[in-house]
Amino acid sequence: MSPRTVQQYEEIRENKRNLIMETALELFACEGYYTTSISAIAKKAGISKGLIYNYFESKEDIIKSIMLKGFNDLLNVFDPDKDGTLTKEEIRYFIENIFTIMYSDLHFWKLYFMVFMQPLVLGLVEQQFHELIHRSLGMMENYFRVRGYKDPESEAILLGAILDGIGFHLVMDPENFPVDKIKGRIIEIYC
Amino acid sequence: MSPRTVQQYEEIRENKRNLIMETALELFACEGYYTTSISAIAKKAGISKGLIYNYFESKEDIIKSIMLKGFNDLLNVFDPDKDGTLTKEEIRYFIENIFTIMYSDLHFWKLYFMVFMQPLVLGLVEQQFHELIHRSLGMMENYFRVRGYKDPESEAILLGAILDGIGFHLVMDPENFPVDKIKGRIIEIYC
Amino acid sequence: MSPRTVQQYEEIRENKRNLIMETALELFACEGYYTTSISAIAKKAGISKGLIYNYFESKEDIIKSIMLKGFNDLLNVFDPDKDGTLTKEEIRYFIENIFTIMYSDLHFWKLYFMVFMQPLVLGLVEQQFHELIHRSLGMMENYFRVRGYKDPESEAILLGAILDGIGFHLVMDPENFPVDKIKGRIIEIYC
Amino acid sequence: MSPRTVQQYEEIRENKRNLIMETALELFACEGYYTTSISAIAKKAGISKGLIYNYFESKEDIIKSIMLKGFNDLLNVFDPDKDGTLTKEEIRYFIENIFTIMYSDLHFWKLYFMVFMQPLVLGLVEQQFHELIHRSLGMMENYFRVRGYKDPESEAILLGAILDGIGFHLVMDPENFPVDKIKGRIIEIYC
DNA sequence: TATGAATGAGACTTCATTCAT
DNA sequence: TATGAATGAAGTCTCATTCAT
Repeated sequence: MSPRTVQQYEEIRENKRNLIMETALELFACEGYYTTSISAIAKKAGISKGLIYNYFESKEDIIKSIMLKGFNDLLNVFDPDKDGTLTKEEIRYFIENIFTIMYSDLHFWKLYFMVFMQPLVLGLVEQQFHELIHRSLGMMENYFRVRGYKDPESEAILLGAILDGIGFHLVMDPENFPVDKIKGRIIEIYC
Repeated sequence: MSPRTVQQYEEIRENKRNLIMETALELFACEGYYTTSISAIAKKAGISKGLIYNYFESKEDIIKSIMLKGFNDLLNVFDPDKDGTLTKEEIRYFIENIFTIMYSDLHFWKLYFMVFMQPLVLGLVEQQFHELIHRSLGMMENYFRVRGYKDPESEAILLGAILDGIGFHLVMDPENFPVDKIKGRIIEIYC
Repeated sequence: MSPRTVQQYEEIRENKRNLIMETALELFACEGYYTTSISAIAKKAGISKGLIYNYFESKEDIIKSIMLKGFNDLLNVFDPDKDGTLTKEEIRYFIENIFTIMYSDLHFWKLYFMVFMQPLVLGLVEQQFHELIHRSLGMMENYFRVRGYKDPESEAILLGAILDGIGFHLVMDPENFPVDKIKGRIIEIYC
Repeated sequence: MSPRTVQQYEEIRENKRNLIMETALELFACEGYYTTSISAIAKKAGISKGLIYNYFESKEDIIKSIMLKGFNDLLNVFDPDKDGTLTKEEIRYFIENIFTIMYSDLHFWKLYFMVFMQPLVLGLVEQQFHELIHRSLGMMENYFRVRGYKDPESEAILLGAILDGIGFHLVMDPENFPVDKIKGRIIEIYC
């Protein structure tokens, strides 16, 4: 009756939606997108199959939602909100940040690579992805331009590729990847 | 009237097996492994569904065969057959070589990344993959050791990651990736 | 609005499972196991193909379940729960009983013989079958021993074979098999 | 050129036809009719798949031919060519004979039971089967009539059933079935 | 006569999705 | 909101049979 009830409902919905997304993310990352069934997600989440369709329109909608949420989180990191130039400290902070983010959610990063390998899934999040890429590349390019690099655009692309490669290896075999040493070396190269 | 000779049969089998593998590779790379049906492969190859099972035991057997063939081709490239040291020229040649190989078969490289994103598929080729990784890492590590790098092992891992990252971007969007500039920059960093 | 209760679901499952088993039994007996398709069972039962897999893991699981249920029913009949001896009346009752059972479910008996003719199917129910055989043979052997027969074991085996032969003919052509006369003659021989 | 060449061809054909039938019989008996593929028969016989269709019209034709041959062999055994009466010695000889025949080709007997369990196959040999049944039943009935049995027809049916039951057990588990004891007991009952 | 590549119908099975409750 | 029975399209795979050689 009181507005709190409505709020509580909203909260419950929000929590359940997150539960489904987190469960699905883990399964997608561990078992693959196509080899994970809706039934499996429901079972692991402790709910019924039907309920999932109360929160998501389809299986694709689930992975899409996971990816969009991840991209939005990343966009915040790449939000300059600055004066347009980057100091050495800022780029160091930026690189450190990237590694921290990668490490904090390897499952998401596995999915990140996965969507590019599953062409049909890619289409679903293409726009968000391009914005993410554009913003982060622009930021890096700007840094290199200010630092007087010869070809800032290519340099940014290379750094992007390097970070992807590191992410890829990190996701593949996190136990054996010498994150700190690699991080140090990257900072050494770029700062 | 008389039946074909053994040689004729072998030739037919060899050709048809290759046709199936090539067709499947293209479809797997373009449409994804799980979203490509055996029917689609058969149709594109201009043969019947059933015939595919005359050459491969299962769909998994197809992707496995493609990967193993690709790995074997690569192992030859990474076979130094040298005196144990690498000169600057050799590493430059090596890096150039890597790029040439990647460019020459982007479809295969897409599959290469794909298998790591499809956990169940990975298991099929794990051994070959590990040998490939071990051999190429060893070769790079040796180069860095000879050149007096502080931490040759990590340096090799980083270079491996960088090359994977470049491969990833190359595969994702080959038209817009400035291969030559990036290649030049890599050589600059490492030679 | 509210979901069905657990009991309602259980009742649905129980009923549907029985429906599938009964339908399959009839078709297996009339058309043969391998010549009866899952589609045919579904169509005759008025349900979809997919639903069958909601209740049974595979086609083999269906025939296995039918056989096990039949065997369990039989084991109850052959459970003497007696003082260890059989009177003339008891063996007469026993033989009458066998015939009644056979007659009451000719479909099952057709399946009973069928599984022995389909070597791969036999393996599925071997254990239950051996227990059934062992128990019924033991019971008959005991009867003959008490009656002072020369070779009770062989005599029991023979009676078992005779009953199987009768069952076989009964199943093959129940309309023309003179059950009552044959039953009378068996009782005459053994009592 | 000479007629012998034609004869030799005939002989080769006959031998190959027999080879196929024997191979098929063994596989059908061991693996089941539906679970035995034409490929498996060809492989075991050391010939090509295609050649089988040079000798038989279809898979059904193979089993049909095997059954017909077996039935013809049996009809000879049941060919009285006698004065219409059977002596005690003759029935004893007859029963002994039946056992010898059963033992000499258990594979065929397994098939014999198998065809009745596979309704669609039965139709193919129904006529021959009925003739066999009719002739052997008539012969046994005659014996019992001459001996003054009360109901010779039922008695013959019972003996037929008994022999089938024995055959069934013999086929199922030849190692553990006490043939000689059972045979002796049958003769004791009927002579 | 003999081969085995090739076909295609049809089998079993899975699973995203719907819907009555 | 929540359940899970039910659907049906689509997938993988098998195999009797054909046919060019």
